[in-house]
Amino acid sequence: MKSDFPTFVKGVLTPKIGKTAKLINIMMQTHFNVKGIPLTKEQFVVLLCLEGEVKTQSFLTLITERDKGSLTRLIQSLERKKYVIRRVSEEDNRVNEVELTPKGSEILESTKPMMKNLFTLLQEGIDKNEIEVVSRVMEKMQCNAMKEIERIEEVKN
Amino acid sequence: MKSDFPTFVKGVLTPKIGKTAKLINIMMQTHFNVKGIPLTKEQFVVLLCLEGEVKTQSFLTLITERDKGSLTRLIQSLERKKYVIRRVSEEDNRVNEVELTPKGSEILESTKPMMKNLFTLLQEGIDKNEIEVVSRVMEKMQCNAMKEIERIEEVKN
DNA sequence: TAAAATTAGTTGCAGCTGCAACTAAATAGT
DNA sequence: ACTATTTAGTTGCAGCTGCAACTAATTTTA
Repeated sequence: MKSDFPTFVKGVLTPKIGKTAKLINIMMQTHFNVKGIPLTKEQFVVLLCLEGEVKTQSFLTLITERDKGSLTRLIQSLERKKYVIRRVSEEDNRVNEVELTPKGSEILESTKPMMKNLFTLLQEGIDKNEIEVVSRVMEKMQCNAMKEIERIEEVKN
Repeated sequence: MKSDFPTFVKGVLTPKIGKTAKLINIMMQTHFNVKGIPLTKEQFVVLLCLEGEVKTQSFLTLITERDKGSLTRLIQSLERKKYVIRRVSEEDNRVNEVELTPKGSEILESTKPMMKNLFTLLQEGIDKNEIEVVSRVMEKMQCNAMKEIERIEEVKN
């Protein structure tokens, strides 16, 4: 389709995965923009994580695989839009609990089916055992990457 | 390993691919940082594209799947570091040709083997036909995403 | 129990991103 | 030839990012 990356990456998945992730992000964002939904894909993902459950910021940092500073600001942007509220935990004054507002629930519920469709559509023409394989490979690669990151960090210290 | 995304995404690859891409990026960047190599992963990819060949900015926009404004600034950052030079094309005054400098070639050559190793390491424990499957699925998904993006854009107009 | 270490979150910073509005050059259409 | 369209690139803008330095609260340890 489009031109490809330089030659030394033959047989290497990294650029393909990166490109795919990028296109998926663009697709999601375009959907939000065109339909006039006032959300970024990042904000949507956070809302999704909050569905039905209050979560602390540090837990959100973990599951969204994000820097804590980055998450702070993401939450602030959702707060400005009145989609979530933040509350200091009663047990531990360092902890912030984040909760969906009714307004946040509403936009999430109205957006979820659309996103679900998009995700299904993305996998059209790919069969079940292929998905199985990709799923396993992604996990394995995440594992390898994580190990390597830890190894490098260790070298640093 | 880490907690996972909300439940409605069972059997959906999108979040896994996104997370994997993210971890790979962090891994690459951490490598550059720890080894004191003055490059971002984005800059590295552009240098890689320039290896052995002068390219125009619009061609770089295509192969790196980036907005043209974003690419302009990436090139500018590489120019500031004296890794590339830009030259207006003789045939067409709108066109900028981008070329590696010796300094750019040098850092690219000294960094490439390390990155190659990283990419190989990432795929440890994954066998050849699995890689084949993932490769095909990524292409298919890119195709699906592209089609959908075009469809949405069309709706907009 | 007082000092030290850890943990949660915030903020400043620099870098990358897409989008949209813009300039300038080239090409097409009349 | 002259306007209209297209193409290449730049810039302003707002948003997300990781990193590092910071504050404040809590927990550990001596």
